[in-house]
Amino acid sequence: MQTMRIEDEIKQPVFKDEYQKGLINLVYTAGWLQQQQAAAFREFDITLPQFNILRILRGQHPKPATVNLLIERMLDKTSNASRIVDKLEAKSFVTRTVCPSNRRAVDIRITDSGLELLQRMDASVDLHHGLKTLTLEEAQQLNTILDKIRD
Amino acid sequence: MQTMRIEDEIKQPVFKDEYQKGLINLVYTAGWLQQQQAAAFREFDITLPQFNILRILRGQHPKPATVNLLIERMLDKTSNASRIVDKLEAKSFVTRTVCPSNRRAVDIRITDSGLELLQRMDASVDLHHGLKTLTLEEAQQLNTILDKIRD
DNA sequence: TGCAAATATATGTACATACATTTAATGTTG
DNA sequence: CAACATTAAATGTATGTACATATATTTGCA
Repeated sequence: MQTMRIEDEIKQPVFKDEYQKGLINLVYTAGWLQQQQAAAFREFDITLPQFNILRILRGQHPKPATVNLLIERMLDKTSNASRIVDKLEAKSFVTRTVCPSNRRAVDIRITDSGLELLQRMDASVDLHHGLKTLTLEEAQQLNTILDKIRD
Repeated sequence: MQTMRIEDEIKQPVFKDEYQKGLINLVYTAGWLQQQQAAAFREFDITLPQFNILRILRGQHPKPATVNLLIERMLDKTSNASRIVDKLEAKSFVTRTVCPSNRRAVDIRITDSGLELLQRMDASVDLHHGLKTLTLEEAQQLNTILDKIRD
């Protein structure tokens, strides 16, 4: 398949300049990638934000994480970690206990069932890593440019 | 201010490779840009998807658009245009009338009030075009790489 | 013509986001 | 130590997303 330029994808042939085009292209491509990932997750009955939180908890395991720690590590800082943990708790992939040393905080831990889910997903998700069409040099250029955007 | 690498932003110092890092960086940066835009829109009491639909309608004006046309032109193809039009209609920025030549379809038109809103926003939104930290060459590289990702 | 398939939009439900507010526990300070 | 501020998490409300289904209209064709 040939490269589909962003102009064709959204049927708006004219952009004011390369910057406006880049902005729209970036948001569009990120959404496209997230949809690819969400589709891969569907068979595991889990969403992308839920998966991201599970991975953070696995990184901490066997230490617990608090909601604050999850928010710090999450890609989208403003999202509502508390309610995503609700869903994971309902599926028994995490546990919540009051933190003994600070009773305002909550210790969140991944369960064996959660660890087992991530193991099953590791094999599958790696296949869809999304940027496989790029050369290594292009991937490096991309990272440099993206970091610069957020200056 | 100095460049904040993605490793520092999300406090996960190790990525498997440049591809995994690029994927996370891309999603993170797109979300960051969208939040910047949403903040600029807040004072106008409008959301990003609502703004995007209004711009499409201005592009068609004075011809009407159907829901199908909006979906074709929208960045996120799967989103629910019908309900976003609901919100814009409630604010009197658009009108909905049954299409005379095809009574299944709905003619959606931007109102004078909607056009006036966009005019007020044009000045403000242009200031936050987001990629202004890049050189022209970097913006071009970015567009080339993003198009290639979606191959 | 009549009836099934296709089309255009709307609606239902579950989940997530964005922002403000609430509740409870802990710190601070006069 | 009591009053007030701060912190951690949860909750309320509006919006949007994702996917399935429903409703109405039009098209196609036997």
